[in-house]
Amino acid sequence: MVSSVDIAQRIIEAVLAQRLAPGTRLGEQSLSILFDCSRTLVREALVRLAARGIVTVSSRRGWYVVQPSHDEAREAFEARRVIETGLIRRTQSIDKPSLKRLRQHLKQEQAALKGSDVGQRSYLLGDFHVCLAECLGNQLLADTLRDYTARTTLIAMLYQSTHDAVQSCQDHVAIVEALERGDTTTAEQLMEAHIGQVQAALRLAPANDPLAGLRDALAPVREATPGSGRSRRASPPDPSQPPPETYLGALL
Amino acid sequence: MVSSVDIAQRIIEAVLAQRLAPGTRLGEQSLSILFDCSRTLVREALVRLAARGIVTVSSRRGWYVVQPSHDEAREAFEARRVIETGLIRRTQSIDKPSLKRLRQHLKQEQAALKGSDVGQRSYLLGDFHVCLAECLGNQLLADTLRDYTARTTLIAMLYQSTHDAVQSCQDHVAIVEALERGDTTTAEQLMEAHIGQVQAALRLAPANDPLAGLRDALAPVREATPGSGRSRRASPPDPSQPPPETYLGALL
DNA sequence: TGCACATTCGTTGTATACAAGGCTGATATG
DNA sequence: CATATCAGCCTTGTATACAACGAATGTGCA
Repeated sequence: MVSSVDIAQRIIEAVLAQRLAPGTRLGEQSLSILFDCSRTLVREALVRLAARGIVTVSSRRGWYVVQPSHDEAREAFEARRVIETGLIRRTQSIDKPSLKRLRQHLKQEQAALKGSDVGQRSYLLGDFHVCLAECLGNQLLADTLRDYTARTTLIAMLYQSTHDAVQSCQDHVAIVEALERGDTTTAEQLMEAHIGQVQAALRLAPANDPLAGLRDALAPVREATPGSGRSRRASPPDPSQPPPETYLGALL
Repeated sequence: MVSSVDIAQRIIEAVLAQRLAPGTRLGEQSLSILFDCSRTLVREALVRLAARGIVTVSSRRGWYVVQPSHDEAREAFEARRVIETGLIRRTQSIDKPSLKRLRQHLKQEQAALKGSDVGQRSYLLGDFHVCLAECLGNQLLADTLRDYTARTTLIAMLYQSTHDAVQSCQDHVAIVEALERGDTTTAEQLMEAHIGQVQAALRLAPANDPLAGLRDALAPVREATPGSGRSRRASPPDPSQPPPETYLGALL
């Protein structure tokens, strides 16, 4: 029997893999059918996720994947900077098993970059940061960071990040290398720069143009760079136009 | 009608005010009677709190206020150090309304120190850190910090902290003063030292003596310092001996 | 045609009924 | 007397029924 923890985890994973767009409606009944359980369990899972800032409920309208505002986006990135650079800064050294795990993770990232599974790619790139926090010996912060990472993933989807996955992976490699030779100062600077670049790749529309998102979404398609592999478009960030329910299929 | 958010908040506040000891059993039925609602709402509140790391559930046995292990205690303090010093470090300057709010808060702390309400005192001393995070412009981290503060409050109760409230308040004053004159470097150092002192005041029994807690709890009472005002004893930290249900009355 | 209003449908919100498992204490047995 | 077993009680776990509310749609009227 599926538990509410399972359901919550599946939803989180779907978010991290960019299979659930911000604003997606998560109907209790739909999910209960999808997971073949009662609404009770679904509801419990959604309440869990709400406490973690991944979904919100609009009274008697439905549950939705959060759509962080510009301000919330800024806070999320700042929060990640604080935690991740802080963790590295306080690190004396990193033990062998952890280093091995990190290197293993980097290999997975590189493999995913060669593959075509964009979701897997996104998931691994985000999970690196959680993984790193665990390796630096703080499970509590790692758990928090997982939620923040989900949040920034949603932000990246919402604000149509143009960030380059290859670059991200290279950044990760450089950070691990710095840690490996005990150069935490460099590692911290690299992490700071890395998060900064991810944030800078957002296309934050000016706040005084509420139609910017729609305008963007409805613009004539530009010729895609061959081999870029971006087949699925990001969802329109307009709150009044949530993506169709079909997205729920991504959970299974 | 009381909502599950209300119930969760009441429980959190009770923890922050040290009116709910770690290990306290939170029976669904007891709470539903206390709050005059169905078990459904109580359960939802408890699930919320579980997601925030304040309570845990033992299958078909009951819900309990968490009893962080030594390791978890260390992580919690490290997490707070990372976040709070990191936030200060990144602060350029602090605006007037925020400063006013902080000074207001310090006044409340000082008033509580003169009063006899130990719970209020504990609550305010912890809330200072949340308040500060909000003033430094990051609601997300402030929310996280609230949970961490609740956690460290529980840790302080569990490990019979000998920390001095007056000292704590003085630390807070010094931190705000440093921020006021724009000296974030000093503020950061002060915060680091402050958290360190709180942590150092814990009586962490050595891990190889599982009876240390019990031995401590059952030791003959020593003559209390007059005027110290500590009328209520901390609960025994032995997990097999949770405090009596009576504590629940503290919620109302 | 345009607009106010009522109705209907679909959704979440809450309570309750019942199932399933753990703990305690009584009891039987060596 | 010590110990294993079992029945009963109390707890959480899950499903379901119904209430309450919002949104959309259809309808009557000006």
